[in-house]
Amino acid sequence: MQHKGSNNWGQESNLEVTSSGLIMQGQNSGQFESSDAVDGSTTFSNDEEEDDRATHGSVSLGYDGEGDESESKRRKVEAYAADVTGATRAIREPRVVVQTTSEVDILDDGYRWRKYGQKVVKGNPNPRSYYKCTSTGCTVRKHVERASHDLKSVITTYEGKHNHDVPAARNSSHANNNNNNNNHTMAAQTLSMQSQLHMPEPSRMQNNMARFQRPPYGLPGGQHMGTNQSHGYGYAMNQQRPGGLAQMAMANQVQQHMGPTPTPTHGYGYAMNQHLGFMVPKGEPKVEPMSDPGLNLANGATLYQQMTNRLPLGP
DNA sequence: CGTGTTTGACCGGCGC
DNA sequence: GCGCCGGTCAAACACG
Repeated sequence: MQHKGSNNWGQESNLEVTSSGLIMQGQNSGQFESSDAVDGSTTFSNDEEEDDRATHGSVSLGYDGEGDESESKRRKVEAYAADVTGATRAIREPRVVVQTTSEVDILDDGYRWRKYGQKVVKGNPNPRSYYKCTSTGCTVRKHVERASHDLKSVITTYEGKHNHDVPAARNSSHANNNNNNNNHTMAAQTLSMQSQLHMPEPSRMQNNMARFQRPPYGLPGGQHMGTNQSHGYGYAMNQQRPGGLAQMAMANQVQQHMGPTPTPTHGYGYAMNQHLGFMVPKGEPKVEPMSDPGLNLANGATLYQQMTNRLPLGP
């Protein structure tokens, strides 16, 4: 299948923002709003509550069981529901898209993931890999793919929120020990940071790792997440390279494109460099995506910019 | 033996 | 209604 190629992964949303931007796909902020207003408990909570749900006992959990069953179930349910809205797929969990520049596509964010599928999607010759968090009860998923014309670019899409702490670290841990602590810490920090939905000072966050704030999904107050579900949204990434683990740190600048904030281009140019030092000058002003750097992605995704953070990477 | 990956098939949404 | 396409499942397999 030849993907028509030109527009790679942006196909879905045209987000070329990729320059290394962090994109938050919140399935339509509007949607959330609506959901909030309309279903409130169905849509949004569906996602969030899913754990709850599971926890509550509607469904017995058990990783696969829960995940799968739940998933399938959910799928079905959604289907039904969809009947009404027709927005089935659209209504899911918020997505966080991160593009990083790296040679390896495995970003160790501290969590354990199990690959459950791989597929070549249109517009990108490179296969997209699908991962699920292996923690019991956690339904977070992520997709990883490489940009078609920039093999160094790895696009990772996170979906869902972790309801647990970072696992003891055993996954690729081999490489991580050093960061083990870090990971943990990171996670923790992540959590806390999440609460700062507003992200008053991006620059400040620049110190640790990549973490994405929760999108403004209809929660201006944002507090709503700070409470229980907050965990979930932090994604710390460590890139591990053969030979060493690179810690990738990025600070994200949340761009709440919700507002009329046109986000000055500056948002675009940050290329995430692997600690390797690849600073890809990707500032390409090719930005023509939606005439609005604020990026309202087709799907309602919101773009979050990330800045390169140079970490004191090891040797 | 446990855990994670691979891979083809299947499912369901969406556009034409 | 049909076909395309993205996403997921699940069995088999590989690895530590």
